[in-house]
Amino acid sequence: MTSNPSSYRSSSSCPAAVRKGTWSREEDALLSRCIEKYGSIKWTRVPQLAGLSRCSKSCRLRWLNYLTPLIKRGSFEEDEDDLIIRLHNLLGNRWSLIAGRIPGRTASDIKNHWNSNLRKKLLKNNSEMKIEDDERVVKSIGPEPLSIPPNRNWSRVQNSKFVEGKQEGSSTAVGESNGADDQFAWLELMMREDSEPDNAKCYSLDNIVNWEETFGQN
DNA sequence: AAAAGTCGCAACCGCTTGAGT
DNA sequence: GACTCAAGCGGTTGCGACTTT
Repeated sequence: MTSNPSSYRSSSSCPAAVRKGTWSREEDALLSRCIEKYGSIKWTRVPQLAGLSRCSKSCRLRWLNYLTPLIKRGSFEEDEDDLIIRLHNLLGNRWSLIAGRIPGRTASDIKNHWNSNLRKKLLKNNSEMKIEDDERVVKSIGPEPLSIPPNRNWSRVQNSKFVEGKQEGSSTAVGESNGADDQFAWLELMMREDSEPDNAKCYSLDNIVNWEETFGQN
């Protein structure tokens, strides 16, 4: 996309002298070269080292949301949509956490995709479902929400069966640490359970025992 | 063909969080 | 504990591309 950089809003959290607006190819190249050369350095130093008239925030955002090699371009697949919807159900607008479970997609990508596609899709589906529900009252049956003890040792989960088969290459939003991995092992479990066929959707004693083994007792 | 409306993406803003002192 | 500053995050905006009228 090309646009006139000067057309963006005038107020800014960055110093007045810095350039704003759409990044040029030259700027992208300078930033990429700088990151390749210096690796993980303070973002505040990046503009100077790269020779860019951009604020550090702008550089960081450009790198994380666009230039990082692992980013997947192109439209979202159906299973990605499905996963986003499920995660959003559980986490709300915590885009960075959701992005952490969807390899190659950034929080910004997902947020934009949600706002422009999925939200409308869901609203449409919900209104269709509401029409059906008006005709017959359905009581949904599902597991009660589990409260997760705050002082659990989440790292134990790493070796448990709950992370078995975790998607290879699953990454967090690129360039960010993923402290949420352990914390959301329970989430993966819940989602796997939820994706079972209906006749398998029962929380058996075995599962409860596994849960206890993994997370311990209160 | 032109105008109006909508969509999708990139970028910015401002608040929050966390680390260092 | 208070303060400062960098990084992270979600919300919002601007604009080109595309579609509809």
